[in-house]
Order: sequence, then C-alpha cells, then structure tokens
Amino acid sequence: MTTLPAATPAYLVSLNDPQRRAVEALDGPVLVLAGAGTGKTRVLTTRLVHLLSLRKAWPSQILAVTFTNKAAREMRDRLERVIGGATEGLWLGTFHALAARILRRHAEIAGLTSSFTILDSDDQVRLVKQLMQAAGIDDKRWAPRGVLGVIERWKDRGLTPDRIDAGEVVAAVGGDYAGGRMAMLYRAYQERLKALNAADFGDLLLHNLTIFLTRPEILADYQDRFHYLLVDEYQDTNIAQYLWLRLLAQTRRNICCVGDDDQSIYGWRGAEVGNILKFEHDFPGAEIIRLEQNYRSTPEILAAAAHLIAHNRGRLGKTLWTAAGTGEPIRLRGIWDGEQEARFVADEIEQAGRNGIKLSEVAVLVRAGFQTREFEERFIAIGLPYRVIGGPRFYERQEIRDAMAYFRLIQRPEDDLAFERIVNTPRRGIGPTTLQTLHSLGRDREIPLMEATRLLVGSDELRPAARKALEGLLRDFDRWRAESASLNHTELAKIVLDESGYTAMWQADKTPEAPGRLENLRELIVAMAEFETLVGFLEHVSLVMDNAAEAGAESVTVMTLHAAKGLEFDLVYLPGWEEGVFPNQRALDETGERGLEEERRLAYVGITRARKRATISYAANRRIHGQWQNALPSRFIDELPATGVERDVEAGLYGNATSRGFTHFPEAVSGGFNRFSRPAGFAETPVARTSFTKPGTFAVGARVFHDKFGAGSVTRAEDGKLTILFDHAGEKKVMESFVRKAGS
DNA sequence: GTGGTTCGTTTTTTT
DNA sequence: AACGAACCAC
Repeated sequence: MTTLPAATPAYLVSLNDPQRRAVEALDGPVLVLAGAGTGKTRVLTTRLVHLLSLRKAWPSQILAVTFTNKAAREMRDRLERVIGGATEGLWLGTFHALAARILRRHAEIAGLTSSFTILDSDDQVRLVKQLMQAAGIDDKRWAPRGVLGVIERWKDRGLTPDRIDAGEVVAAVGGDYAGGRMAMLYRAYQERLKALNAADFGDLLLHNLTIFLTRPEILADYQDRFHYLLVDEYQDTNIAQYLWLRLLAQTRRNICCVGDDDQSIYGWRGAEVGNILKFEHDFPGAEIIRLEQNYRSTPEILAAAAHLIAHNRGRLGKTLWTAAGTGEPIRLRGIWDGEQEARFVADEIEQAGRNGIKLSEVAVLVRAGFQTREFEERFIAIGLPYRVIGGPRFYERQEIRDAMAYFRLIQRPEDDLAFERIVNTPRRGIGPTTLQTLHSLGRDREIPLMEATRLLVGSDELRPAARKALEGLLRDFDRWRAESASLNHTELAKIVLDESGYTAMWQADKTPEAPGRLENLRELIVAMAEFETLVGFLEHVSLVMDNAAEAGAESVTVMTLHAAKGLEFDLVYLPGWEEGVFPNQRALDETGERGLEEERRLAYVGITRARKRATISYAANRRIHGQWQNALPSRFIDELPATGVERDVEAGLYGNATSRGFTHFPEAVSGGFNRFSRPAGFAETPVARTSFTKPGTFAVGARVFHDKFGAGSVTRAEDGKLTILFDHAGEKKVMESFVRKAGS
C-alpha cells in the first residue's frame, strides 16, 4: 500500500485493507464485491465522507443511488452523524426518486407535465383491465396482472413500444401473451398514461432514458454535474437502471458500484445479475475490490453458505472468511409435518428467551408469505411475542389509497383513476351503469370524468338519484378546491375526510379492521403535517413512504427471505426446506436453471443472516391450499457440507428410504414460460363499442332517438346539449352524444 | 344498486 | 383454507 498521509483521518483507521482501498479508490470505475457481512454500508458511507472531506466534490456533484428508501435513509443518517449537516445538495436517493426528480424537470419531453402523477399498482391493474376490455381481450384467460408483468419486464429492459414494434427484440419475453396482442396493449397503456398525465414506476427510468437519448445537451448537463457516482446493491439493477447509470457515468467514469452477485434475488422482477458480471467489460480498466472478511457469522455458518453457493455457475467468486473462533454447527431438522415444525421452532425460541437471548435477535425466515401463518398461530398459542414484516405497506392499504384519491382529485381534477376510485366510496348510489355513462361522454369528448360529470348533472341523462349524488360530489370538490387555496393541507384533509362521509363510513363499519383503518387515517394526517404542501406530500407517498413501526417491542421477527436481505440476527430459523416450497416450484417451472440458481442464492442469503446459529428444517408432510401433501427434503440440503452440520431427522419420515435414495423431481420443464404459451382456445368476445355523434350534428326540429327515452324532436340545441320533446317521455335535457338520428 | 353466495386461485416485492 | 372476484337475486 502507498504511504499514508501524515494525518490519517480517523474514519480510515479502523478499516481493513480492502475496505480502505474501496474507500480510497475515488477516481475511475470501481466495483466493490462485498460479501455478506463484510461491512458494505460502512464502506459506502465512508467513501462519501472521504470524497467530501478531501473536497474532491461538493455534495451537489455526487450522485448516490440505493434501491430502497430505508437504505437511502440509513446512508444519509450515517453520513450526517460523521460530517454533520453538510449533506445539503447531495443527490442521494432511490433510483426511482432520483429519476422522478429529473423527470419533473423535463416532463414535456416525455409528453407529460411536471405535475404528473405516479401510479400505484392498483391503478395500473385497473387501467390494464380497462384497456383489455376495450380491445376485446378476455381478462379471465389472461390476467391483467400478467399483462402488466410483461409490460413491466419490457420497461425494466428499457424497451419502449417503438422498439417492441420494430421487432428489435425478437425474443421479447411474453410477447405472445394475451393472444399475441401484448405489443398493442403496451402501446395503448402508454398512450393512456400520457393522456392521464401519469407515469408508472418503470416509466420514471424509461422516460429518463428517452430524455437523455433525444436531448444530448440535457444529458451533457447531468454528466457535467455529477462528478462522482455511487451505487448500492448493484446486483439488483435492471437494464434500464444500468443504462441510466452508464449514460450518466460515461464522460467522467467516476462510478463506484457495490454489490454481491451471490445475493442477487430479484431476477423475477427484472434485475440482471449480468450487470455486475460484466462490469469490467463495460468500464474497461475498472478496479475490482473484494470484501471477503466477514464480521458477522461463525466459521460454520460461512462454510455452509459457501458450500451451498458453490453449486451455482457463473459467479464472480468470493471466499468469505472470518477471524472468529469456532461456533455452533448448523442444525438440520427433519420433522413429521408443518405443524410440528412450527411447534419445534416456537419451543426452541421460547427456551432461548428463557436463556437470556433477546427475542429481537431471533428471526424465522420463510420462502413465501403464506408460510408465516403456521408460525404466527403457534406463537400466539404459547404467547411468544412476534412481529411479521411484510404484508401490505402503509400506503397500499385501502383506506389510505381512498383518502389519497380524494386529495389527488382536489389537486388534479383530471385524475380519472382517482375519480373512479372514490366516486362511489362511500356509497353514493353510483353504480356501473352511471359510471359507464360518464365514461362514454368522457371518451367521446375527450374530457376527464370530473368534467363529464359536470356536464351530465346539467342534463336529464342520469337517474335523479345518481344525478343528485354526483351534483353533491361536484359541489364538495369545488368547495374543497377553493378552500385548498387558503387552508393548510392537513386541515383540508381532515375536512375532506369528514365532509365526504369517508370517516363516517368506517365508523359505521362493524368489522374488526375498522378501528385500525381509522387509526391509519389519523396517522396519514400526522404524516402529512411533515410536509409543506399537499403536492410535496403526494410525491412522498408515491415514492418514499414505507412501512412504519419498524422497531418496537422485544419480539421475534417473522419474514420472507427477500425481506431479510441486509439484516442480521443471532439466531436464524430457516423452515420449509422442501422441494417445491424451497426451491419454489414455480420459480423452477418458469425460469428453469436460472430460477434454481436464484433460489440457491436465496438460501445463501438466508444462512448468512445468522450471527451465531442457523437452524434449517423441513417437514415430510405439509398442508398446502388445504390439501395434505408429501414433500421431499430440498435439494439444497444435499448441498450443505458434511462437516459442521448436525443432522437430526425423525425416524421413518420417508418410508424406509433415506432422503437421498429417491431424490428430487425431474429437472425443470424445458422451455419454461408456460404461462405465456397457452394454446389458443375459444374465440374472444368482442366488446360492443357504441359510436357517438360529434357535437353540433343536430338542429332544432331534427328527429332523434335516445336509448332510454325513445324517439323525439329537438326543441333546443346549444353547446352539445339538447332539449328534446320525446314522444313518450316528455321534454328532457340530454347530452348530444347520447342520441342518434332517428331510424339509424 | 346493493348485498349475499359461489367459484377459482394461490411466489418472492421495491419503487 | 382462505381470500377475492364474479354472479345472481332482491
């Protein structure tokens, strides 16, 4: 190593050699391969500290990207602790938050305005479903979620509809889904988003790419601005994110990516391990630094993890080691059924608690969310305090989204998705029929639903009850909007929830969840208070808000393996290591060998969460979807080392054969992607599409026909609104769109 | 338009 | 088994 400067800053002294190199290699491309528990976060923050204290760059010239808000928050907190409040101007955030910031500045280039909304997944699905129905595509044969999944994977790859149409991506995965009409649906979806002035999460990145590629001077500006780039969890980046980074780093080439190819577990949502594997190729002359000294786990835990992950091909390769002395062996337990497995785990944890282990240092890590239930039931039965991480996020809860829809609609009356969400919540007697009428007019005139409502309440088109309800709603919104100018936004929010009857709706609700929902609404108001404006708050909710109540009482943590990445516990329980469950059968079916390797990395992540002891278990019988099933031990169990693992399998679990006699299922189905290649079946039902007349078609005296009121004569015509004397229904005011020439 | 009943589905999940 | 969506009867 080079000679140390006279005064080595304190923050460098306690680093080990590779860590220090990773901190000090400020210029040029650097890839830090940081194994589990090797002090990655520390290196990242110290590097930022180093950059700033050497005055290599101002905070505003540094771009630091993370995946989760939690990671971004942690990094900022740690940084501020070391250097005080001087992080002002630093571009630190998630890919999506940073991309949104850039997109707001240049929204017009992507065909949006700077006030565009960011859709949540619920909005997305509803939108796709509508498009499918409009196109006459059966949404039962092809799940809207599936369609959305394909679109999102395309976006993950940076593919715009043009590039799909150009056939550039011959193997565009999922192109044959929805009867081969995916490309058309994708285009329609994007057009609809543009019309709504909205973007989904994928768009944030995708539009950034479009801006950078079509406006070189804007790209140059950002390239010039960011002197140093820092990227966390690089193994989780998708292609769009990779392209985004590459464009920004192209000129200065001061990019430092930190990641671990062995912990890449998000391939199913577009992450490309390839990005980390080909870093050297993309940035020639890149320095590769391996962090291999583990400060977390015992040698037994590391050996088990290493032995297992060695079964994967195409790794960059790392060998974790530790200075720590011998610990306990990994424990392996074969158990009769799932219930007894939960009993075993619960009893052990209870025992550990009595022996002075803090429950907050114990975790149960499962493959899939549904597996938590068995443990919860058992924990409740014996009174063991626990918490489940995951489940719906705060802002994904129904009541929060409903409330947000009200706020969105005040801010942007043309937000049709928000309108649809709350037009009949609480119940106002607005059903599908009325809604369809609104839609027809909106589509015909190309006006938002709110505007269509305004027109329709001035006519006799709607049933009196519906008309009255909508009139009231419209008045409410006009009033709220007027008040929003003078009132503070939390006050306004309270008024809206109160006057809309939304709060009352939940107060009247007798289900056990109702009180919790009211509590959440109060929490929402509290959260709002931290923001200056409603707009600022809306952005926060779409992009940044995550699960509250992280810390808390002394309790066992139950969560999925995915959620556990980045965390550590003294004692870790890894139940359900059975073929089909883990590795997950669907992962195997859909992505074959690649899927298997990702499952294996998941196992690796699981084991390496443990500081002192890892306990793996599997059950011979398990009830899945209410049906009892036999299960074979996971193949991963065979991949654990012979030494350092203590095996204890109940006698007679698998007949007389050992688990090894008749191993595993045949290899994954060849071809994969079986949900994208279903045989063609019955014909699709085309949806009847009424054709509408354009305004100004009818003059006084014209004979017309209306679906509801029958035939009649026009007595007055103005501005698309007609007064008609119907032969049987009397005189009515009617929107021109809803009548046609008599006899046609 | 609403409320009750049956039918079908069921990974992982951040932003 | 359990939840949500779709369907049917009021």
